[in-house]
Amino acid sequence: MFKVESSSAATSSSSSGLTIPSSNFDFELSFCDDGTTEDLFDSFATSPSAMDSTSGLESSTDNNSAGGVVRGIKIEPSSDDDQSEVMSTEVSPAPPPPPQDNLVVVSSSSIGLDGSNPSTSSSSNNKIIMGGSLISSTRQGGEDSPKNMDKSSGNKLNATSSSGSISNNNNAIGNSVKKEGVFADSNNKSFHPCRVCGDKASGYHYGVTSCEGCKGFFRRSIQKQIEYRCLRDGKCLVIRLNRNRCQYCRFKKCLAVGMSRDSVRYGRVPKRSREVITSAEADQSSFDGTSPHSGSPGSNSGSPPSTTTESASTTNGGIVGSTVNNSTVNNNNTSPTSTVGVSENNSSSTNSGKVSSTLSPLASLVTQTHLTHCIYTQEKVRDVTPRKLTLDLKEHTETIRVSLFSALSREMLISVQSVVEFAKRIPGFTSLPQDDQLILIKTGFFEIWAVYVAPMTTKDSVTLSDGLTLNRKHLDIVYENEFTISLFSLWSKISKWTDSDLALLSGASLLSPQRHLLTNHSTIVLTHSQNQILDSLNKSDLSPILSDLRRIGTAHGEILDWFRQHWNKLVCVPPLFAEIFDIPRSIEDENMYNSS
Amino acid sequence: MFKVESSSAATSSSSSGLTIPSSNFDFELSFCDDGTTEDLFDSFATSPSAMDSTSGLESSTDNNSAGGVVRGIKIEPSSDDDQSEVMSTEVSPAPPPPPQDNLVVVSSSSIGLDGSNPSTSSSSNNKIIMGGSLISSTRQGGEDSPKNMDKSSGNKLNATSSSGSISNNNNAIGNSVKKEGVFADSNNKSFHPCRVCGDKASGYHYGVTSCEGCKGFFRRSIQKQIEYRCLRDGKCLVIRLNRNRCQYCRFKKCLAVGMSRDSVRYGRVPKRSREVITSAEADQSSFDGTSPHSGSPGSNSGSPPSTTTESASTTNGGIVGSTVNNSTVNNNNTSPTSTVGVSENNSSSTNSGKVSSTLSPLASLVTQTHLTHCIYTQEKVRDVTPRKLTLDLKEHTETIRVSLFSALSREMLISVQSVVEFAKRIPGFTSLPQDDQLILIKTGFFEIWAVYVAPMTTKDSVTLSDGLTLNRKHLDIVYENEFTISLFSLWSKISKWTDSDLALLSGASLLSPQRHLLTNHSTIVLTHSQNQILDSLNKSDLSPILSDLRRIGTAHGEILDWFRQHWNKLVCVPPLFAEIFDIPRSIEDENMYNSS
DNA sequence: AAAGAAGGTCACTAGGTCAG
DNA sequence: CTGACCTAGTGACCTTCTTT
Ligand SMILES: [Zn+2]
Ligand SMILES: [Zn+2]
Ligand SMILES: [Zn+2]
Ligand SMILES: [Zn+2]
Repeated sequence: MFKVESSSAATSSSSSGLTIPSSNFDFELSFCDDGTTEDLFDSFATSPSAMDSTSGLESSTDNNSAGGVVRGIKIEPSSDDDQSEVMSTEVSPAPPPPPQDNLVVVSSSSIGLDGSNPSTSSSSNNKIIMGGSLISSTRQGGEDSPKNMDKSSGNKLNATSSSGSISNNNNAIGNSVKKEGVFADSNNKSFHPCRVCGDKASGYHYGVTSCEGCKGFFRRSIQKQIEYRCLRDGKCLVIRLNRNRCQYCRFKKCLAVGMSRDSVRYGRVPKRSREVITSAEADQSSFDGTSPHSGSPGSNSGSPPSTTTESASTTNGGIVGSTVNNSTVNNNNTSPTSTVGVSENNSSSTNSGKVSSTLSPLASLVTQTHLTHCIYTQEKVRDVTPRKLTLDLKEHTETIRVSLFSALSREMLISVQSVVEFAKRIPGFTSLPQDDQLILIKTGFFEIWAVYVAPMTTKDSVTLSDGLTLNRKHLDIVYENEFTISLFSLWSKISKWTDSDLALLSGASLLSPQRHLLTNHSTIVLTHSQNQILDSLNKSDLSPILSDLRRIGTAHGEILDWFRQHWNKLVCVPPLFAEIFDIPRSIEDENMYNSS
Repeated sequence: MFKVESSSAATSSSSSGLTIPSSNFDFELSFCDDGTTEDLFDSFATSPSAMDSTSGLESSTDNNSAGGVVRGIKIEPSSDDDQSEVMSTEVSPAPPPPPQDNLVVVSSSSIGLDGSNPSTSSSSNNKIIMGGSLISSTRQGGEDSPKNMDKSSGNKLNATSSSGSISNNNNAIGNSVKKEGVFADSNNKSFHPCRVCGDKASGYHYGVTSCEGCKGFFRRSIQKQIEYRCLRDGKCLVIRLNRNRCQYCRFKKCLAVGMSRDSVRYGRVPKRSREVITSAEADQSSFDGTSPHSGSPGSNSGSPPSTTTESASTTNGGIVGSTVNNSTVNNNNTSPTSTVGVSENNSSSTNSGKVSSTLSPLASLVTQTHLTHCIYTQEKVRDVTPRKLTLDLKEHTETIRVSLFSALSREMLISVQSVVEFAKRIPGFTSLPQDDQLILIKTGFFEIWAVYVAPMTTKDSVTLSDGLTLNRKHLDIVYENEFTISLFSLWSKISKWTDSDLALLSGASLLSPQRHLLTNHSTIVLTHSQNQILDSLNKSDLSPILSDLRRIGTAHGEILDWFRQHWNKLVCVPPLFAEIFDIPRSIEDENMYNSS
């Protein structure tokens, strides 16, 4: 089973009490059949998030989305990176439960896929909620995310005054925040990654979308003409977590992505290009975690792609990214240097020897985005400690089934959020009509999750993000044996893949052109995009994997339908509460009566 | 499969040879009475870092009650303490279903509280306790007394700055800052304990609030990949007084609390999270009456009481009694304290005139453990952003009630785990029969939670860990008005207490001897333990608080019964928690604009 | 104006130092 | 080796200045 190899880190575990916010079983769901639906996934969380803005993802008119949620807190060290910022308060009241429909529905609004008004329209059916995850995302590094991209306009005079501490800030911030919150949709925070390190960008600095840290670093570097030296081989990976470990490589990366004194752009962003940014940005925003190969510091080689926006006419399909040069995802990193490397790095090289050729821009973006959003990347699951689940077989099978299904659903829910964030950054996705975007998410999330979670599987078990480990028998209870077999069969084929490859596979899955009801145009576009991704994924036996994956997704959809129909009968009490509070497990018989 | 890989920092560590001795299991939950168990919760790994999200800002609580702010929140790597190591994951198959019954079982064995403590008297440096106060001798390193405690107070102009421009316009700021130092600080020094050893922390190093010593030690450890070995069993207690006795265990503790190169946070601390100053401040504020004591802000350091139980073999003198031996301090009893004694330390010195005695070992342990496990400590909550809850009153009251109850229950559930972790480390608890342990947890969790969450309350609202803020009206819906009043009344009395004092109160609550059905022996032991804790908590008006707390706990139990009985009837209606919770208040329209 | 970026500020921390 | 200090950075905010 699982071995946790590194001792130390994992070690502490037991004692540590970390509580994961969600607790192990924390789901509570309840539903009724009466037609209503389900929000199965809802329950959790909740928190507001905020940010956002315009992300460009959509044309939005208004923002308040309804279902937004975001999470707020965390308690635990989980690692994730997301950066959300939050606060908001906003959000509109949600409409009543959606009518029937899918189990997981993603309401575009809440997700942020669209900007448009949210809930209302979609209302009809969908809803999912993303947001709350139990697992919260946390950020590492301790750093807090920068306030927001947008700085509030007004500024206050020094907040610094010490003492008042809280009070002062509040107002200033409060106001601004509030404002932000508004639009913010919950989960969507438009997150623009720093091209240099991947952290949250604060704007366009020296010609590049970058974070405060890299901006300041670059400024200092050029002002003081500092000369840096790399203690290793000049190929250090530059990502948020280790950007301060090698100035030489950081600066080189800055230059590589185009930072330059001449690239500065002052003043407000040209209005119309704004939109373009979205898509364009998506392309280029890619931060690729690879080490900077090009340009040596000192030389200004990398000229800023286009300094200014305008150009951008890139087509969605075609991505002309300038970034290309850097993208080599799978870094074969040469230097073993112990510490330095970031795990991702190592891992990839480790696992597979394959040297993938350079990826297409889209593929590169997919990979990068995956690393940022997937909750199962090596880096993020590093310290998850598996916990076996033991069930009492004497219990009603149905009850167990529901519990397990709920646990899995919750897990998937968590993933859905990252899938959405992921999707939002894929040009081939964002350029589609919203309805189609929803279709892709709704029909593809299981497949994507299955790919995401693959690294967490062994031949007979799968470990969820909170450590809960389910084996074949458990899955047999939830699904059918045949389904379980297919699933594990698939997992066995891809569980050793690198995060990069999994990223491509999940991306290809998301962009499946063969989903029902897509518009013809979308189908065409998707075909193109998917092929682009698949081309970068040169694995020999890909075809069977893809078909297996699709079959699994379809089967899961049917299973979902079953649960949808029988949910009410199955579930009445949130399993967890029952345990904790000694609430009688309702269910059938007895319970019908008692009520008074 | 799982790869737990540690990235650099952690990695090295692992390499450094920490082997994990054996696995211990932390605790298992068993649900059925029939003895079977299920281990749902087991170990969690610690993750390296966590961060938080959010920004918070002001607390918007419902009514803007004046008091408003709740603790800020931050997320942080929680950590656990040392000891456990663990790894294994296996578990035997167990049957039980969760249905009714007990919740938690703590196997004492698993807990590592036993002896291990190193200290024993022998070593050369120990400190001596004189009449209660203790003097520690021993310190290594450059022992100068630290120059200045807080950095915050004065700011220096630094001449050093390379950057040149020194003169700025901002002088204003400079002045203001300066002031801070004055009185205020003199008496108030917020004492932040090192998460590793309990000494005074000098900042946030490698992702953890830690002292200069531990920072330097950790740095050296990862720089040269030193391999350490424990001469004992790998469970040495790590506290200031003996932190240098076992490098292996010290390093292990460092990792356990989350130190990692990946968790480094540079730069200024985001304003919002500015802490509210610690306990010291809180204390101070409460000066009103009674509470003189303050003392121990931060408290912590744990002393190893050790033992309890058996183990104790360590010491030379035979120790017969379990916990007893340690009791020393507080009462001035001179006890021999075999173990290190520890008493501890740090805190006290400050100037407040009061001489609070040092905490008893048990009390000290309680506090330290609390800081580690409670999810609402200042440090952890620093960045939680309150979100108001808006309900649609048109909704069925019952539905809302169920939803709110569930939300609260979920919150408590999260806390239960930490309570358990907390309990596991309290000798007075672990030495009890398991049945009694269960009784204490089940009957006490609400009271404990109420104490835990106190800092998150204002006079009219309570903010949960995810930011969701409930006001009196909301609680009135769930409970009865009378109950709500009692609860807020209690909260108003203790919400400003320091984490240390809350730790003691919750510990005393956990160890209540008057729970029903406890064995006589347990009652006796608990009485002793509880008194020991209460003695350290010298607050004048403690008695009414204790009785209120007990009454509230009882009332909550009755409410639970009600829910238990009516649950089926209530819940079949999908509460749609999410629906409700994600709906924050209506919003303020004004902001709507800017969005795009 | 308003939006948005360069630069400046200065609260903070990794590391290096060197008595102890 | 340890750890109190010091130094070179770092980056969250803020101010000043540009451009739409
Ligand atoms: Zn950056
Ligand atoms: Zn380098
Ligand atoms: Zn320390
Ligand atoms: Zn040791």
